[in-house]
Amino acid sequence: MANLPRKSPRQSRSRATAEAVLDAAAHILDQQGRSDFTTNHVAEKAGISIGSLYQYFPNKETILAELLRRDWQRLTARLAETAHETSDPQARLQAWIDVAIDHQFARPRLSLRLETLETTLDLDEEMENLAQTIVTQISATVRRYAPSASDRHVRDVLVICRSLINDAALDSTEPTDQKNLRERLGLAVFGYLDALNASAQKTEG
Amino acid sequence: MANLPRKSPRQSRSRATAEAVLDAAAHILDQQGRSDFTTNHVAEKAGISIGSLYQYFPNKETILAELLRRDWQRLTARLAETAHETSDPQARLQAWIDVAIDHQFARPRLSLRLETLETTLDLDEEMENLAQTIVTQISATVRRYAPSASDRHVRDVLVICRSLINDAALDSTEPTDQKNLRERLGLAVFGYLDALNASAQKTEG
Amino acid sequence: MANLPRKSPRQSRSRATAEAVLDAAAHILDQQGRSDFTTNHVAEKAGISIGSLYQYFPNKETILAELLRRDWQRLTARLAETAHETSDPQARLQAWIDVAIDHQFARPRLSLRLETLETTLDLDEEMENLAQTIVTQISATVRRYAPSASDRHVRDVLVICRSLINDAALDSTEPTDQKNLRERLGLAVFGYLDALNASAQKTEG
Amino acid sequence: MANLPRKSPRQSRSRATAEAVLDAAAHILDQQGRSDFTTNHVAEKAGISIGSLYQYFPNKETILAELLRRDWQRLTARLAETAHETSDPQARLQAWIDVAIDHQFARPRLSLRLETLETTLDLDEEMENLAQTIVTQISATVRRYAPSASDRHVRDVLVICRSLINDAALDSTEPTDQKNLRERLGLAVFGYLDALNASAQKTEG
DNA sequence: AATGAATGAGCTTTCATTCAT
DNA sequence: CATGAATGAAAGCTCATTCAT
Repeated sequence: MANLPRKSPRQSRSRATAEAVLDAAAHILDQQGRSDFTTNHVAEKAGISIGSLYQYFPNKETILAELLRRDWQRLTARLAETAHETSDPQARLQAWIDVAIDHQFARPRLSLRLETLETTLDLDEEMENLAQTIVTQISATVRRYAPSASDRHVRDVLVICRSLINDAALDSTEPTDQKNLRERLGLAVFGYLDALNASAQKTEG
Repeated sequence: MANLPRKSPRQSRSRATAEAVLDAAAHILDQQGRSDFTTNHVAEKAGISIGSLYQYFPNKETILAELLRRDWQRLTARLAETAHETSDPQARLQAWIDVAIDHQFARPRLSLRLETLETTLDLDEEMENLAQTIVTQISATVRRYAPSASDRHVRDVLVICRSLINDAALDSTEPTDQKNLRERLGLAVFGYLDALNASAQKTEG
Repeated sequence: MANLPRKSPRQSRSRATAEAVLDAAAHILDQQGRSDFTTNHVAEKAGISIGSLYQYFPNKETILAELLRRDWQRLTARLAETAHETSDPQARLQAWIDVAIDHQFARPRLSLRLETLETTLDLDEEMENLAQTIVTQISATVRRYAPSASDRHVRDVLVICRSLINDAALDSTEPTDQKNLRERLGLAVFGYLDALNASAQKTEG
Repeated sequence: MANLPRKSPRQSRSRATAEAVLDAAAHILDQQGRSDFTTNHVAEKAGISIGSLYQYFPNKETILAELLRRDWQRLTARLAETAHETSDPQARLQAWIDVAIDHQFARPRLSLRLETLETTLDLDEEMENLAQTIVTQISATVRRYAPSASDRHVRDVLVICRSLINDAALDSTEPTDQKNLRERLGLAVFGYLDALNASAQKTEG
């Protein structure tokens, strides 16, 4: 069963409360970590009663799932937009890298912690589709750069990006780090794909 | 304060008990996951009483920390040994990759789960040194292959390896995956370093 | 303090709302049971807001009490009517039995569940009178059949009827059960009273 | 799944604790009723911590189930014993009535409240057997008195006994009530069975 | 009046840790 | 030293009731 919020809050007061819960949840997860993420704690931080929290989210997992859903939505939306900027595969991949970095640095640890939860949470169809859409698009672009790339290779590229960005987010404080990170991600991604191209050529020849 | 076991178990019976606890802990963490990792559960699996467990480990965290320390010790020891096999930087890096893969596949989920804890746990000096020693050695070898590599670049290589291996450990079951993984790690590591070399040459020239 | 509805709903709209609440309450209690009987649930089923529900009923207990009162009113009214049909004590008692069976089978579990609450609920004077009136009438009729019957004996007869009817309501589904039940109630009631008559005669003689 | 206690407490301290829980539970259920029957309340009354309660009973229902099991065991054991006293069906039935009355008056409301729970609780095989055994035995004796009695008739007799005893237990305080009750139960049971015999004879003849 | 968002006491249950035996 | 019964803070969650709109 999918983790969906309890009621779609259409009225402004309701929406504000649900939003407050998610904000508080995101804040706690980013600043304090998973073990401090208790429903009472979240409600308190959101400035509402525990009962109100449960008006909008049937259980704790749903809050995390919604957080994850929104994080994904925000990222995939930006990735999709960015795709329009250029059709050159290398430029587009680089642009995507920039978006990913920027996304992560907005809430350094949040994304990291949400990622850990991905396996645990019971995500609904909507999210699967969300992921699938963007992954398909990325796959296509990667393959224009490295035609022999398999699904696994594409996944490797994504995994590498995620890990380097996460690692950077863990301790980086200065904004210059971002620029530095951008270059290193370029090395990692294009280094991997160039190597893949080279090895493919060797096999053919 | 660092997480050290309560008493250095010099007597053999004591040591055996502590070992049993760690074995049980490792087993539970690998097979059942973090949420089943309760002190009572560990004690039961270890075949001792909960009271005895607390004779050797002042608290739950210490068990995890010790597990992590052991995992590191085992890995670094093997890495150090492997270094003797060849002095050629590329061959040595490749050999290290093999060791890392082999290490992870022995207890696929354990390492993964311990890693998640690294940030939470309060590691002691000994561990820092352990890490430092091997990292220094790796750094040196990496720099023989890619002289312009900074500490950050070395770290990137390590992060990339870890993430790809972890990701593989998550769903791989067949042994053929290991061979496949080995190749892809090669692409990633040498791709990255080759790209680094290329960019360094451009800067110089 | 007795459990009275908050305001006597003279205006038709008000009365309709209160009726809706009671209908919903009866339905839930009969179909879903005590644990699903929550004020929010009742209000929802009644098609009104929880706030409105509390306009008519100061608390949950009052709803149950009113339900019980209505159930009694309906039953006693029918019993009183039935009394006119015949003056022969045996025929009248049998007719009453039929009414009681019919009453119960209309909402098999409702009466059963309300009964359990009788002890808990704080019933008002009105209800006591209601009960008293019909009980007096029943007593008189019983005593015409069995002159030596004490109040306790009359009560026994009532208790026996209730229990057999309730027990039947628990699992019976087929309408043939009703006819069967009618006969068995006859055995129980007249068997008891005949035995009482016999024992009285023995005492006298 | 059956409601079984968590560990069979063999050591004296453990057994005492488990026993204290059951005593407290019985007391609360008898004196205060179902809604005051909370695990915290029970633990407090038992003079132990809530944690200890859960060492012996995995959940609240189990406590109730165990209470019910013991109540049944006590009753069925006494009924079985009593059966040896005489083989005359009428005398034996009368003796059983005495036992049932005596059993109920020991804890007037407890049995009543446990009965209400019978349907809700998920009883195990052992209890079903227990019930079956005694019902079989009662059936046989009843049929020796009234050969034409069907299972339903036997059940009616049991239901009648239960209801009259329960009703008496609700408000009776004086011990003379018991003697009185005994007589009335005799009227009810033998009145019912005599009526049954009479009606059977009429059918035959 | 009607609404329904908000409340919070209180429920069941878990688990790291202590301490009498 | 070993044992395991006992502890109790704290978690997730429900629901009767209130009150601002």
